[in-house]
Amino acid sequence: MLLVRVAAVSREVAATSSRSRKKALLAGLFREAGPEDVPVVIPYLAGRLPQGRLGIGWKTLGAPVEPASAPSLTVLETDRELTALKAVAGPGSQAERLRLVTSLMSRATEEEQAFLVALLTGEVRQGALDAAAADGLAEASGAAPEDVRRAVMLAGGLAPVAEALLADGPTALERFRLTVGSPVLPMLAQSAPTATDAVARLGGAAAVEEKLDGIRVQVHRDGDEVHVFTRTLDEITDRLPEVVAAARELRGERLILDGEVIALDEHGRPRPFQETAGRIGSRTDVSSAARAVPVSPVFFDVLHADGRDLMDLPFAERHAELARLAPGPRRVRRAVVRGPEDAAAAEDFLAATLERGHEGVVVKSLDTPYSAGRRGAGWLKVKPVHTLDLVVLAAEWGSGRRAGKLSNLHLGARTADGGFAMLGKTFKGMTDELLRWQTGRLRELAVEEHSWGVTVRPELVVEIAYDGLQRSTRYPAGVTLRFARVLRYREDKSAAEADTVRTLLATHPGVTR
DNA sequence: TTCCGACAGTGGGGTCGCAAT
DNA sequence: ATTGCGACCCCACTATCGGAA
Repeated sequence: MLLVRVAAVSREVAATSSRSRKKALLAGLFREAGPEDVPVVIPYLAGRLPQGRLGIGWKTLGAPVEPASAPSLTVLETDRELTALKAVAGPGSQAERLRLVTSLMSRATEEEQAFLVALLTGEVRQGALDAAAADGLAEASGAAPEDVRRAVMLAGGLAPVAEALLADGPTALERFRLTVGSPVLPMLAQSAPTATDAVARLGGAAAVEEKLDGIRVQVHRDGDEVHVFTRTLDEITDRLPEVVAAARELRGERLILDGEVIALDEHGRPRPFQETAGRIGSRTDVSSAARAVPVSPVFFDVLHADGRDLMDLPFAERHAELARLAPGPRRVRRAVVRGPEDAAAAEDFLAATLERGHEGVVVKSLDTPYSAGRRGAGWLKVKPVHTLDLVVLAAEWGSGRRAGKLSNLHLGARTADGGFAMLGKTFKGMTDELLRWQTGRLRELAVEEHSWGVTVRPELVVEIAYDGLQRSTRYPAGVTLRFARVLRYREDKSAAEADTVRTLLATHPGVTR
């Protein structure tokens, strides 16, 4: 199959807003692909590379390359070139990689180049990724969409499922089972504003569990063999000897557990997220990193135990099994409430959890199965929200559907000398209407135009929600906001009434030390 | 007919490893 | 030794389609 077919279908998928049409287009190309093309075409149309990330971004791609006048590249040739590119490492590798990517681009037409750039940078924005590709695959193969999705979730990706389906038809899906050692996509949580709201939404009995601010892990144990995977199913076993040791202590030989890894201080209080993340990111000298920042696994779910698959059981039953397998300190703290009438108990538990220094709680229905790969309505996270009134210092032009709109705001707090210190940026929380309005308003306030956006007179006050303060080497106050988002503009306030760096630091003692 | 679940898009900061400077 | 880039951790929020109610 020629690459131009894939590029053309991607363009057509992007051009329609109808999901059923996107699905039909993807299915059409899957039918067209030969068995040897499938392992490449499937990930390409889901916006992924079969090789994973190649270490190539916008900067490496560099200057435009003169495109070929006629399409000739096949999907398989492209895949071979990219495999070769991935293998290049060591001194001089940057130049060699640029040479290889330039050579590939020179063989691609304009349309193919655009698709390749999107693929390499991970920005195939066609309004259809994994879920749409799975549905398209189901349509092309005659399998039930829910069966395909389940197989994809169990296989941890689309490619093996596509190959099996096209080789052996829908009955091949039965081969995809939960397997110790093979990661499955983790279940994710939705958000709720308060514990009371969360308990009310679930309606019935619920577990209120502490939410630890660390790294999500899925731990597989088969006897002495242990594997640890991240939320995106990358294997990080080698970086986490403490987790391997802890898994071997559990009271079960063949297990799949879901949990969080977090660095705790000598009093058992959580260390800042940045320290946990830095520790788990350290790959080159794990033993000294582990001495400096030891981490602990804390589990909250179990998917498999000694030959029994538990994912489809109600959470109450899975947790009973977890309690049998893991001792108290290896499990998240929790409280069980009977229902909405017990909301006060849920709020009390949240308050106590925050008092212990943790991030918040996850309120979980006791009835729901483990919805792997889904953001299930059975898990609701609740975290306290802080707010500030900050001043817009500048704004950046948006991209994609925000092209032509001033989108990303630079946010400042007042300083003692009467100026402003930038605390970070945000593009979140804006409706289309608000984007329109702020684009006009900020252009009125503009004092300088740049290629990236505008700097403005510091007059506009915006109310910002954020999750907390963290240390920063990038911003002048030495701190930045975590997960800042816009709540509303405060046209009733002048910049002189905005919050100050001083009061911000006082609100979060211990961040700067 | 209206409602709502699920997805995709739009980017944020930090930290690490690696190659280039 | 320092710098720049890319990968990958954490993530919030809105718009939209299409099936459910």
